[in-house]
Amino acid sequence: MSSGIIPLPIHVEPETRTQAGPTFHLGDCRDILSDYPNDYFDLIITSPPYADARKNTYGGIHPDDYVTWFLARTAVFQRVLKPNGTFILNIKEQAKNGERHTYVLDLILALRTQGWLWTEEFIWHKKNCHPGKWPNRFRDAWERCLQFNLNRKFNMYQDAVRIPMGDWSKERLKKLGKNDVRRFTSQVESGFGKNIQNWVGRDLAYPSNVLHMATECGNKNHSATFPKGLPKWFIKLFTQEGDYVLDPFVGSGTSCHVAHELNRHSVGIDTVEDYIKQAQHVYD
Amino acid sequence: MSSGIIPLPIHVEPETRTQAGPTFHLGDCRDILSDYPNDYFDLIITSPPYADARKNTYGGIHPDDYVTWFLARTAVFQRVLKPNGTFILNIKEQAKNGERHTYVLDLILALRTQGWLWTEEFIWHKKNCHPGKWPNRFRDAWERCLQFNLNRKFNMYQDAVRIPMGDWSKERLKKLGKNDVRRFTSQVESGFGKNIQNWVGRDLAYPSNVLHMATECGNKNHSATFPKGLPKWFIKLFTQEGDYVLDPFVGSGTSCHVAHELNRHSVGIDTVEDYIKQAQHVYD
DNA sequence: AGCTCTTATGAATCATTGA
DNA sequence: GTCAATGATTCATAAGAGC
Repeated sequence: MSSGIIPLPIHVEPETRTQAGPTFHLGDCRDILSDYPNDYFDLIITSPPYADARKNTYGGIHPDDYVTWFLARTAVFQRVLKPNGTFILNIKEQAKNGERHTYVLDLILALRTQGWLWTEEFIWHKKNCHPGKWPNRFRDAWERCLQFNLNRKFNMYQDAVRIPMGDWSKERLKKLGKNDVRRFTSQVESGFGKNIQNWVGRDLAYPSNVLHMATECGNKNHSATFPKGLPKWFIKLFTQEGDYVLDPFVGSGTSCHVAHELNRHSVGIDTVEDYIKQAQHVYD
Repeated sequence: MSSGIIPLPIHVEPETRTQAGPTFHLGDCRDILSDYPNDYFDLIITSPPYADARKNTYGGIHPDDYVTWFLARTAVFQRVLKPNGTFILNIKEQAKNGERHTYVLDLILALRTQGWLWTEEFIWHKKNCHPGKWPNRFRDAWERCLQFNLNRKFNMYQDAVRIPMGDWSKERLKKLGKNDVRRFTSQVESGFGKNIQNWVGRDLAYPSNVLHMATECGNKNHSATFPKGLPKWFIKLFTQEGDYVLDPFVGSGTSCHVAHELNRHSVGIDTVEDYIKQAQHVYD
């Protein structure tokens, strides 16, 4: 797992670190992370505020300024991420004036210039996407989950996300009710079944780079959460128990909550006080 | 449908045009299309040769040269595509040396500079993608289907691609749930009311921008075939009967065969004689 | 156990208005 | 005229409850 003693962040009290829950910080991740040592995190996973022309809103960074704004933060991520760690970025460009924005494409290219390797692009297929109907466009049912690394060798625990498949599972399905079969099937397709543990050890297959997940936002106060299953999958794939996970735009805290459930240490940062209070409140 | 008389391409014999089948040309689409008039096609759909560092193979264009190579052709596409037409580009960057290539991102940006609007990015989810296992990567189960347009107003026939609704909806329409009624009646408050008028008598649903289609290994001679369902979907969505479809990198001819089945005129071009012979052979 | 019914819920998009 | 803010308009699915 971890190799040697990991120094504690300077400003974090020891009793905070020995608490059961994640560590939450209020502030800009650039500033907060300056107190963290090099090579500290095994995984950085985040769904940052998307570019938005509207001012005075959370995430109101103009598309034209977005790359510059973002790279100032990813420069710090490079320092605190372990050499064998992974950075997962969940993002999707909106349509504006009939066209898709290009700032995400610009961002990928800029991150490579900054030194990141663009290892993979996972697709999150949102099975229950936002309603709507337009003459020139169907509903947007997917988002990008971009994987970046610092080295070509990185930690990946593929066995942790295997899914049941094959003849054996068919036998098993015979014993289940019709409703259960339908739900199980969707679990198999998605790779995010709740009760995957029950099938561990028998005829497991590896998933692909398309993730089928319904959106389920447990928290109505924060509009921008991803469903628990999404960070869960990546945390299992790229970390082991006892590892360190960072979400620098943690919002309502989903990724840290999940990391905690999976026995990973985690740090969540956000500039909005309400989110941090609310995320922390679970552990008070 | 078509408005007025469409001039015939100069070098195409009249009997060719009155034949039942598509028109196939051997050669570089830049050259072949020079004989076609402006504003001729309603849809250009193609799966071009992907960038490949290997020389002397079909599609062996080096990634560094790909954008320049491609833009020389899309400049011609702009001329022969109708103002209200659509250009669908099926493409996916490979992984090389542990990273995804970026030439597709570069291409999207370059096409916008050339004057195309990047209207949408559809995801083709390949349900049965190639098996395989790598230590740092899962199976690649998706490809991009990039939609480009010349104008913000373009032809789109959404009803042509509606799909059957799930079973759950049939009974539901008989007796709408309490929640449906409540949200409908309080549309202004909730912002998510259902327009019940749109539901009554409907058993078809509109798709999203994620397409689920299995790959077919119909033709082993051509490596870059897409399954029939993919061009079929886009041809139905963006053209009507009697319209004109172009595939400038037609390969084994799939998109033209499908266009023909759907009573659209079609033109297929390829630089490889074997492909053209084979595509044409069906109609001899 | 299996079926039906009910409820919950989502980072949207575009036309219009106003600065 | 361009740009930014506001408002109106949109489905489809998963999962739970109840019989």
